[in-house]
Amino acid sequence: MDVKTVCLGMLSDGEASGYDLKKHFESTFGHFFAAGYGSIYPALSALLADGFVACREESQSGRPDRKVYRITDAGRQALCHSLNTSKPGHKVRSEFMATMCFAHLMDEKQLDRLLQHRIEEADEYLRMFDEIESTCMHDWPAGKKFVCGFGRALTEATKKYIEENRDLVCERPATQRSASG
Amino acid sequence: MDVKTVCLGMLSDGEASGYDLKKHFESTFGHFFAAGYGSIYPALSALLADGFVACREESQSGRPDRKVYRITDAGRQALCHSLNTSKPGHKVRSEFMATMCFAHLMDEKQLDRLLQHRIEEADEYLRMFDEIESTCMHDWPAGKKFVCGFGRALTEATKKYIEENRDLVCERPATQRSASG
DNA sequence: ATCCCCATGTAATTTGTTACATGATTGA
DNA sequence: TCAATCATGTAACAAATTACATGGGGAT
Repeated sequence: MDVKTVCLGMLSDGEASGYDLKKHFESTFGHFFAAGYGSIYPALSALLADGFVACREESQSGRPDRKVYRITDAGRQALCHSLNTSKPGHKVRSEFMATMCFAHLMDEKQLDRLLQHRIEEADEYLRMFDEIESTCMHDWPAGKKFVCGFGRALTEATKKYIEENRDLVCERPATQRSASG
Repeated sequence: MDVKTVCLGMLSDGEASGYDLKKHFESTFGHFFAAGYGSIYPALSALLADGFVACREESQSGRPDRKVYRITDAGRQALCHSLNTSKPGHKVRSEFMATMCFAHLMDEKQLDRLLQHRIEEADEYLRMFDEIESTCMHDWPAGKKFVCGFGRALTEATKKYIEENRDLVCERPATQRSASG
């Protein structure tokens, strides 16, 4: 499942512009599937060429024109087929964990910074989940609620683990740390 | 932090061949940082060109020759510098979650398959963590232990969440499900 | 003044994946 | 006899990120 398919899925919930989709990627999809304009706009062009979406241009006063995309019947069919036949993966690429493997080569300040940063990022996500739950989640389909809860569970587990285990890598005798660079 | 740096880090724990590194990627690093031969061998060539590793060719009877790489002083310095200055990310790319967002467009069999598959993958990882903990973890540095525990915590949270919430998306009235394709 | 929001897109670059190419040995 | 393990590497391909390019309106 690539950016193209995710865009198609988003459009199955209602029409939107590329700019709108980016917002959606940043907010509700941000914690598990990132995409920038450089992927979204080409994806929409490809979907249009495939006949999976249709496009209408909207003029706005004092604003740039926007291209509003909506899914077609063919698009809906292709989406369903894709969802029902694919074997979706779940990949983590954590430079953080890779770095932590070599904690003994880092100085304590950097180590602290990294752990602190990760906790703060977790807090940001938790605030986001709170907001989603208190505003738009009520009219979401079950699948999206499941995913939101999943994100929260993983984020909470992350925060808890780091808080409970940071002394495993910090607060060691200074001699174990080597000088940097 | 790219494959090149992770390879360099692995070599800071002791010399190894590209084949050995691949094994390492598959086992202990597999749950958070994937790399295939297509990335590893070019990475080693680049590290050699940079002077960050040295290489010795070993002839073996009845086996292909192996190129054993070891880190140099310059390499160790570069690694430390990289570890102490980088801002490592932690990215999740979950086609699984993206797919689950559109659970209402899937048939129940596919939904069951996906959830089951995810639980099985979690179980595999848990077995891996068990093995690591009972065999090699005792002589690991604190950072690696931290990462292993982190992986276990996330995997357990994953399994728990899916088991406790799968009825959110499954076992719904059949009318909510649309036909596929 | 300056920055952010709106809004679209292309091009270059980076990065990683997959397939290809080779070949002896060992165990089932 | 067949598959797996050991062992290295290249080339083609796919995919996403980053930078570039443009420009008015509104808030501080």
